[in-house]
Amino acid sequence: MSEKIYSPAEIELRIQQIWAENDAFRAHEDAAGEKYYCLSMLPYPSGALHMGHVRNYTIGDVISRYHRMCGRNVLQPMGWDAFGLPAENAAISNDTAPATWTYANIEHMKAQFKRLGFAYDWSRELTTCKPEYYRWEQLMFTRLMKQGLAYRKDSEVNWDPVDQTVLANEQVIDGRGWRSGALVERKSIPQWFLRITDYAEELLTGLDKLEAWPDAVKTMQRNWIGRSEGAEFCMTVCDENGVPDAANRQVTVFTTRPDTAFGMTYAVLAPEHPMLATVTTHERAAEVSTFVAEARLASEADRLAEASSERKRGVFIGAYLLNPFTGKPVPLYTADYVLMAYGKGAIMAVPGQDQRDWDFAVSHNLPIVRTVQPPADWQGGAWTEDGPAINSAWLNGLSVIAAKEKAIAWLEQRGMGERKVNYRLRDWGVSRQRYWGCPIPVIYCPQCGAVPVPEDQLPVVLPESVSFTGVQSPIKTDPDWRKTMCPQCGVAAERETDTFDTFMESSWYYARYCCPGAESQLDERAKYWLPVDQYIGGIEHAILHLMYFRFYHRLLRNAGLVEGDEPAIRLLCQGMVVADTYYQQTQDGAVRWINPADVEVKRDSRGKPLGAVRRSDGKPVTIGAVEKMSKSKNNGVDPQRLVDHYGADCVRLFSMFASPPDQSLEWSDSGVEGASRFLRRVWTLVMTHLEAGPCVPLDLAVLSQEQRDIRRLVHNTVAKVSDDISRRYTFNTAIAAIMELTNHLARFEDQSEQGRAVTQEAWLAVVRLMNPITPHICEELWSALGESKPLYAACWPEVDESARVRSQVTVVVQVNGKVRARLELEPGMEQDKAMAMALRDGNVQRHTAGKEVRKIIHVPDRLLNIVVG
RNA sequence: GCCGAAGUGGCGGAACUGGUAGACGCGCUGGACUCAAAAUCCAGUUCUGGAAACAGAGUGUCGGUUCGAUUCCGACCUUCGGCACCA
Repeated sequence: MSEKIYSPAEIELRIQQIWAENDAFRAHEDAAGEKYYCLSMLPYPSGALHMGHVRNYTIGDVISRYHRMCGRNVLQPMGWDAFGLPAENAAISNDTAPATWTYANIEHMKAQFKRLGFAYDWSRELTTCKPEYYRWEQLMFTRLMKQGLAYRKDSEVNWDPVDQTVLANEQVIDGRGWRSGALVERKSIPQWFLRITDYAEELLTGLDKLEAWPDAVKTMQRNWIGRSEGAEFCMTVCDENGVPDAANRQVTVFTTRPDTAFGMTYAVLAPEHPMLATVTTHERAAEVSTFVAEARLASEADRLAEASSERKRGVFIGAYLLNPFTGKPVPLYTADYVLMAYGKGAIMAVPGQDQRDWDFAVSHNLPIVRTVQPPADWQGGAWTEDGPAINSAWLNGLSVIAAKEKAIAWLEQRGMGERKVNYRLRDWGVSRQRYWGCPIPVIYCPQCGAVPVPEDQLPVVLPESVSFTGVQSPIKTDPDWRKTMCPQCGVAAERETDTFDTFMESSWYYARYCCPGAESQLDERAKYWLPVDQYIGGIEHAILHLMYFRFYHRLLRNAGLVEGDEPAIRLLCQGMVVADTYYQQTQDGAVRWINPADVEVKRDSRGKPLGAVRRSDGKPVTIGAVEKMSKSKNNGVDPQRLVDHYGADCVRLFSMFASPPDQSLEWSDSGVEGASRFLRRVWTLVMTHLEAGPCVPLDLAVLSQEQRDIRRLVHNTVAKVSDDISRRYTFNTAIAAIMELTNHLARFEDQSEQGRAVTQEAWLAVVRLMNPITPHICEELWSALGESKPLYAACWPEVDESARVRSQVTVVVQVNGKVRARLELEPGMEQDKAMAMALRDGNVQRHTAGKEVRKIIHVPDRLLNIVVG
């Protein structure tokens, strides 16, 4: 059994086979035990695992294995978020069907997962592109239609006029289609939406109960929902003299600052505002339509980024609005800093109290009237804080809050407006004009309109054997697929050919894992496993996915399928995996990125990098920035090669050791070497310990001081590692503590009977502490140490508190806050006694000599600060 | 632009509740073993001065609170994530 050489590949494959043969990680519903559902965000099957996957799934596996050892009934499933744009791109370049490519990737990546030794219950594997999965989300959607929670409205998309297709934001590069190069247009088409805004308030207040979610995520979600209280009111369209137009048209605006309405010096309509074209005067029409056409070219994010604080773009449209508060007309503009999607798509502009309005007013020479008195020394532009109202007639002198109330009451009394809570959150657009997605289960009847596909006709199956050219969706070009009958009146009708946003699949998969094979969307098993105890995924999902996930859980709750308001109790967001970049510049100035695996870095005698050369041709390369691993920068590291070379345990160990999980992880070849060295060292040390034969049982009564010191370290380490894994998620410090203990064990050469018994206890602890991180080598060492029960079924080590008691503590002595001595004192020493001990120290004497002691700060067992003057 | 993070030795990082800055690992330097190399082991390694004891400086920048600040407060700089059709 006890091989002398550590050979990870042989051990890992053998141990993995034992796990498989014993079905070691199969989860069963068991009402008696404490359940623990540990879920990592499911991967998109892009082709091969990358380091980001390895990191994400190792974190999940460590947490799962830890809780399993603590006796909990653990569910850790895995599946595939299999619909999506990359399959269509691959289909174009490889001339395969998206399905073929996707399934091949799944097969390959599943093998890679198995090689990494993750403790998944593969019997629950799900693949979102299969009808047996997506049929249930189609069913849910048809029910939402009937409840009015799914509805259809016109909405803008990126339109490629050459390819005659809709583009994702990602496919628009500098305003042009990625394949055709044509200037992309914004086009309005009818699309399906889910009323997530009905849940805005609940999604907002629910965040307060998510105590174990990162504050950053909760803050981002709060801001995304963007609740604001204010007023909505109407203003009449008029001419420059305040004479209302013939049709008595009204523009409705939302404002959070009705108290500042007396300072309104202009108003703005969003470029997409439906009234814009008709309100614009004949003389201004040409300029306005040019501006609108330009503004609508850019995506929202680009528009907001371009609308810099210095100069805001917009044009006067020739019309005016009557300010109800002053009875005077203000000029009406259209500007790209006003979005149709927020509020009413129209604003009253008050430059005195809003910085964006201030900037616009300055660049368009519009008047500025302050209606809140800034402090006397205020030098800046808009004053957005509190202060007494000025220039505001009957509001003068009131604070912002009081003036707001009075202004709203004034509007309501006159029936001109009302108090209004507005949310930035918008309804979820779920239509995609793409092929590789779940078909939207709707039939369009010339007589009945949009009709949900009846439940007995679901699923609407997406054909998988198609030839995909990339320009049009095969189900849009195939007239036969589309042709059907109206389920209500029986006349010829057509199917919806759009598919769902892939966030639809990833919004409920967590619940489906609980009940594989259920002949409904979910069954009772979901109520046993949910909520998810621990959810793990990338921080890039902080808003969109996690908001839809929380929303969909409420839809499932309202359908009676799950209990509780929130889908996941704890959330951990891991950072990105980054690596050095290296490049060579060719004579024509082109940059050629060199993979880190092909680069050798030269260092000086202090270890500072001097330069780098490319291994394959010996030519110098330039060291670039540290960036997210990507194909474009050629700085990706293939985990498969590392697993082949160092073994799964080593790759897992490095990815957990290099940085805390929520920060970015910097790739380092030598760091992997270090992880490998540590595993070999543990292996050799345990094998050396075993060579001396079996140990006698521990006898705590007869231990020497040194033996007690080792035991104290062992039990301190058990306590620290438990806390680091379960509460702090700082796997890096857990590993550091285990390394520290290992270093002490390597120096502890006590070959006496009790010395060896202490060593045996220590190694049994180390092997269990490391097991969640490096399970293969630990399983092997565990049985080598003489344990007959497999480690995957073993218990987490217990802390012997009596072993942790200290006989001495280090107390730092400071003089005026600077460390001057360190004393070894008995625990619990009082201030006077500690002070007397401190004054015996030569260095402390030197720094206090001839000076008056003004103050003494004593933190028992830690610190004594003597303040002298 | 808006929202959210991060910034500590040559490098990744540690310091958990305001109390020893630099744990652990990498790299580097020196040594042992070796014919030699690799591997392994031992010692050193924030900077400046010093043989040492020790002293001074030091956690992106500037300022503040405190006996004491990597930690709290204010302003700024840089980098990263998200911004609704990448997932």
